[in-house]
Amino acid sequence: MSKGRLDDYLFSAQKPKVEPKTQVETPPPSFMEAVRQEKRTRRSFEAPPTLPPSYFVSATYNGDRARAVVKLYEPKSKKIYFWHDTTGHKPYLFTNLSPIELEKLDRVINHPGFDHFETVEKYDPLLWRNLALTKVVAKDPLAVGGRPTGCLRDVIPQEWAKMDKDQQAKVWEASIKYYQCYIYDRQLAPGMIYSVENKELTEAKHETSEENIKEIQTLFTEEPKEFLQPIENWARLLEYPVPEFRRVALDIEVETPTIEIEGKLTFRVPDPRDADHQVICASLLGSDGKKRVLLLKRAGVREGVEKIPAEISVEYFDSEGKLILAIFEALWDYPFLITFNGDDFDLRYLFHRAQKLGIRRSEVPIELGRKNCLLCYGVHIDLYKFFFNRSIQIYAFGQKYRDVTLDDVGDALIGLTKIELTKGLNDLTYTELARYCLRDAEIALKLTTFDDDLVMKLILAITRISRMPMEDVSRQGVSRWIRNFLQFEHRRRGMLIPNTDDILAVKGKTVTKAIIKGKKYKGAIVVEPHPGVHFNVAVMDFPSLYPSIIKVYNLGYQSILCPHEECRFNKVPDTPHWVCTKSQALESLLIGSLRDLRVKWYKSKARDNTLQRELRSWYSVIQAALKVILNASYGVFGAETFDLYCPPVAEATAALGRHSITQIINEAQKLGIEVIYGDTDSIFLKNPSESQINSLAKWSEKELRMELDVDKVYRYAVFSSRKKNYLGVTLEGTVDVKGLTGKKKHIPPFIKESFDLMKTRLSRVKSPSEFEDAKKEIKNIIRDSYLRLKRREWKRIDDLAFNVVLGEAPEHYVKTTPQHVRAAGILKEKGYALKAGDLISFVKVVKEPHVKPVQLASNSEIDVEKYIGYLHSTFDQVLDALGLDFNEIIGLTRLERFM
DNA sequence: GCGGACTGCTTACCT
DNA sequence: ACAGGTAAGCAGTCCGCG
Repeated sequence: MSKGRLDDYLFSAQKPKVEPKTQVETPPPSFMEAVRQEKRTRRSFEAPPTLPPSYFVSATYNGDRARAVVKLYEPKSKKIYFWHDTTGHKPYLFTNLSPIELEKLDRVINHPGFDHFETVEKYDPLLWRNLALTKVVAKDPLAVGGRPTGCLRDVIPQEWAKMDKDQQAKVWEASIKYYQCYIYDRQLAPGMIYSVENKELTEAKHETSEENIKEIQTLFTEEPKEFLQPIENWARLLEYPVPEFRRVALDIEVETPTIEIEGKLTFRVPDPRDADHQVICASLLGSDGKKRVLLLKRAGVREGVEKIPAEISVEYFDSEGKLILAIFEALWDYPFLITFNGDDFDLRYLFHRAQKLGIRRSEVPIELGRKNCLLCYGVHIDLYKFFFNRSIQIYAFGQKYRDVTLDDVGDALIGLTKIELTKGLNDLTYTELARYCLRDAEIALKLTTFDDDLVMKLILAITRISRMPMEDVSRQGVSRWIRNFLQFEHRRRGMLIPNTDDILAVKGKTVTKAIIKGKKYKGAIVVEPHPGVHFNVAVMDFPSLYPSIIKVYNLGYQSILCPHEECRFNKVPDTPHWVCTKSQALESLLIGSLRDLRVKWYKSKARDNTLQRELRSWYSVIQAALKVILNASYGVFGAETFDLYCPPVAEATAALGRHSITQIINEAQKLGIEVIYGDTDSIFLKNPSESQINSLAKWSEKELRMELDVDKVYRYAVFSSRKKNYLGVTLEGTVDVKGLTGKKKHIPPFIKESFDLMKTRLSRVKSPSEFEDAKKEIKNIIRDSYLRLKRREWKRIDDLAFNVVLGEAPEHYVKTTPQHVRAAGILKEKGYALKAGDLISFVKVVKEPHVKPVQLASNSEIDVEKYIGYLHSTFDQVLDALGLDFNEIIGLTRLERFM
């Protein structure tokens, strides 16, 4: 492969200025002819015998051909090609029964999906020895598992139990999706570059990236050589270039019955399974700049006066069928489709509507799943699922959006909101409808283009790390990502993937007692804060503490409580557990190497201003992806839903975390440093000297074998006696607020605003002497808010609304009825449909039951005293430390008022 | 029958 | 379908009280 051609696949900033002359071969005409012919019956996008470097974006199983199929995105033509397996790979499971024993089981050998037996040796990591197993090979994946009854994975143990009561029949690896099994067995890397040569799938090398990988390796020369291989493997996955994704955002509008509640119009969302109503509009916005809005001609609908920008092509259809076929045409064309909730609405609706209208199945580009809707040709990314992911929400986007709605996510990330409707969807003019629908598609598209295609790159980075197809990455949680790369590594090393029950049976449960009732084991330590205002506070932390512990202390399901007598001395403090000293656990190796790579390479590269902007942006994406995965990498071992669930591993990790912070606090005190606060992995040091900080960091490195960094320095920090509750002003004057009520999103904007005023005033304080003036002004801020409440002078009633998320459906609250649920109940009576996840806005009123949904409340009903109480408690968290007293502050004003 | 002490539930936050 | 720890407010319960 020549280097010049591969460079076409780099992001644009790395591209040579002059367009290279070499053109990517267009597929031979015979192939194109075949496509055209097949299109009439069933479309096919078979890769030609030679395909230039292309990105592995997805894998699935083709039932007709009974083989795995890989979707390859060729970035020059911006098309997807299908490559079908040529190796005859088949689905299978492992069992401890011998072929002779299995032969006796009629329901196995006569199973229509049964193919043949093979005898194999596999290393069992729980028993620490090889097992002789039988590989039961099947003709199709559903024969192994996936059907509710009659699968080989169920039939084998069932039938054997009838034959022999003493020996138990066991099966392994029978619940792995077939295409994942294929990826593992062929050691493929989704998201990476492959070409097709001589009909074979071939890894493509990228020289510039390979040079980076060499440079990265030099950072780890001190590490043992077993550690270098995972570093190199991760680095390759992360350093390789990223393509431009040609994509289209789709949004459809359906004629809806509207109902009126309290003078407001509410839509009844049409059921996509019934698909009873007409599709009246669709927007298709392409990353290629194509902007289309498709409108259904309907009797009595007027044109409208709104301006539709000239670059948008407005197309009218006299039949709904033609409109839907036009949408489908785009879905047969674009390699990537972006929707917001397309799995549950847009695509599902289109599928069923197409059926109703009698559109031929071969024209419908949608593969209907139970929980998702995939595409026959391209890759469908449902942004709702992606942004719903808690880890993505918190760690990749720093909680910028709280409601997973197109409106809220769009507003928070790209400052674009939905168009508000003043009348029902059915009553809109064509141009009003077009504008509304276009905006939704515009938000969806921009959510994937902002910050240099951040979202697409993030999905690609995780695709590579997790060894999963892009569709799955965007729909599944972080525990699946972690599980899959661990399973992949088991296969690489010929290790049997253990069953969850077996891990639990061999390694047992936890022994420590959690502080919180109902939790499984003891967690982290929070240091009692020293109340008051402290100047010059250095915050030191262990970067990625738990992943470090997993690496340094060799934690994993295999190494914890290993069978070796000689390892029993290697105890985990505060627990009876011990850890293996003989060989390194997979989790320790993989999570440890991923952590080191992030800390030693990507963290600094993401901030390196000497790099080209686009490269730096890719590095910050990797950095964010690693953060998301590493943050969850300890928690998964304590999660019952994780396939490699191992409570003692989670417990040992937390115990070693407590050990680490305790030790470091001890040492800090020995060095004469006052530790004013600490939480889990951080310590707050009061006015430490440079040399004290250095000594502590050195001690940590030497004695704990863990880095300890200065994370930030506060000009001053304000603590009350409450844990997880403080305010810090950095040297640059930005204010960090942690845990204070004034920051919480549910409190009324009225209170939040005065809290923010105080925050701004505090950011200007530079020295203890400047505090006095600030205190005076803060008193004024509080006094002013108090008086405005007393005099009932608020701008809008919404400013007094509490906004609380409904954690469950209203009827699900049986133990107690919290206030927001009470307010929800009132709304429900009025005909609003409410479900889990909805945000309830309510105000506090004088009359029973003391709450009212803000939509229904009027100013005169407000219980002012309640709000003053809230103002009080919100400010108290800071006033304590400043030596101020809320009652005194407002007490003064009471006198003033009567003057 | 009422109020204070208490427990438990719920949400939002921190690491 | 990552974990545990903490704060705050409120709902509901128990218990004492001639």
